[in-house]
Amino acid sequence: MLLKHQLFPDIMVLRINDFAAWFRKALNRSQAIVFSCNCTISYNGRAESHLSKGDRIFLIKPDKTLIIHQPEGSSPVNYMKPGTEHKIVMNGKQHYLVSSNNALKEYMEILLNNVHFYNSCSPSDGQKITLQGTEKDMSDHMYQNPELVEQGFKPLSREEHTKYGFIDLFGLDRQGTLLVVECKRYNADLAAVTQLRRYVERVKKSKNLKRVRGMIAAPKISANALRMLTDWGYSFRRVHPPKRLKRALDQKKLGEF
Amino acid sequence: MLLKHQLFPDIMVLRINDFAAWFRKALNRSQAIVFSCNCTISYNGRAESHLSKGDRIFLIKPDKTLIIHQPEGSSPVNYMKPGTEHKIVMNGKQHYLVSSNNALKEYMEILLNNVHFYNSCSPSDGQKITLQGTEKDMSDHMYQNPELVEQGFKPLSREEHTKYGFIDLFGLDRQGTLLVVECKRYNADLAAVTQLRRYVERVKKSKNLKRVRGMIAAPKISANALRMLTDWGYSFRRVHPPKRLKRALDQKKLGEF
DNA sequence: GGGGAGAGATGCCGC
DNA sequence: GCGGCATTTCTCCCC
Repeated sequence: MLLKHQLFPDIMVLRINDFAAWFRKALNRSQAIVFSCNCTISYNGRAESHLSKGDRIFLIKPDKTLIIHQPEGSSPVNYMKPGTEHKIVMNGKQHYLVSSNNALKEYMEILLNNVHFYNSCSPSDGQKITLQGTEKDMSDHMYQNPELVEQGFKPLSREEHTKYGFIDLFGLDRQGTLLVVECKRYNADLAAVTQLRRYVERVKKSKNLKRVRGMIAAPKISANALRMLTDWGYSFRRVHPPKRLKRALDQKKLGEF
Repeated sequence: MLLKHQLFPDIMVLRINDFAAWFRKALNRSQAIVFSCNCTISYNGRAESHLSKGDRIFLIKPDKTLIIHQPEGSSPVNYMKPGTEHKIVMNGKQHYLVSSNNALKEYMEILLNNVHFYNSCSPSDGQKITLQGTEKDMSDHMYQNPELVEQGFKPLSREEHTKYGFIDLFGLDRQGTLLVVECKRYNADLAAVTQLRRYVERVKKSKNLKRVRGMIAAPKISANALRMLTDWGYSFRRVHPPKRLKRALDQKKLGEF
């Protein structure tokens, strides 16, 4: 049932009782639920938050995940994890959406002022996304193309879970010195350097070696990180994460010769 | 216009031409757009991804952010950042949603098989969320209650951006030795310990001091992190991030006595 | 379930 | 813009 809003007559407002009845039915059927409303949101759980009156978009998934978006930005302003229980309750004259995840001790209370639209469906989707250009792709690529590390590099392992820890790539340099490589698909920062140091120290201790080399492989590195890296005697190598399309294009170019 | 799906007659399918016309209009008006569809998604940008045929929920915001959700999980399976350009185009008999962000060199192509529902609105929301129980709240709380760090602790600064780096809290212990405190609102891990070490080393160097103490304040710490922490002569203090509601309750309890 | 680390991380703040 | 860092990070993988 569509009504004109009292103060803003160009805004259509849905009867909240109709919405509540529809919501309960869709929830019972474990449908995906989408609606837009004007609301006030309070959250208490790992942290505590409050968000004053405004219009937001709500998504409740078949697995009972709740995601709430403001009109701007990539990240949800509030959310509840899968397995949350959702209820619409009346308190006096006001409707609330109350979401509780007792297992995680997370609670949310949404005062519903009015609803702009709602819809639902029963989505069917058994697919998983495939991704290329990750850090793992980088280490695989360097394992198969050791000259990307340096001339004469002999890779020993690209397993992340060696007995020395989660090391992206390690092997022997031309002189037979162990070289630990930490890959970053983005700008390498101070944290990347301390992470590398932890790995190098771990390998030195495990193998009782005096000298183990460390290297960061990334598209770029911040000035501070590079300073810390060289201060500790480690090195940097510029490498980009590989993408399938780019590789396909490269191969095509090779084929042209 | 509602049609019955040929293979699954209980599924309502919308005429995709109607959807395309509606979509262009809503986009022109910078509305928030929500729809559900069966689709195939390809992405190329910072990385590269592919997702085979399945049902997903789409949200396009007034700022042209695109967010795509599968029926399960908290995180979107694909997304495009604010300022992306969206177009519905026909290629032969097939409709595609093409999203391009030239500034970021990010591109997405969605083959639209059929649409289950769509809706839009013009949300108005000038509110910002307020959050309590963050890491900053923790350091503020300890600054105001130094005994939470240890007996006799004298806080000097809780500014995160000192010239020695972004240090949560530092001050003098009972003996007048400098103490750097790194707060974590969650389980402290190995990265937290190396981060603390960086700060301690930085302060030692800057102030030319032989001894500076380090402490991690967190609800808990992993076994490995605690070992590394104590190996380096630092200490751990169990502290929980403060929440307003909890504080209010605590004050109420105090009032009872 | 915890630990450890990546992510197309995002968002915030300071320089 | 970059840098440094928190996040109700989330997710994955391994033990």
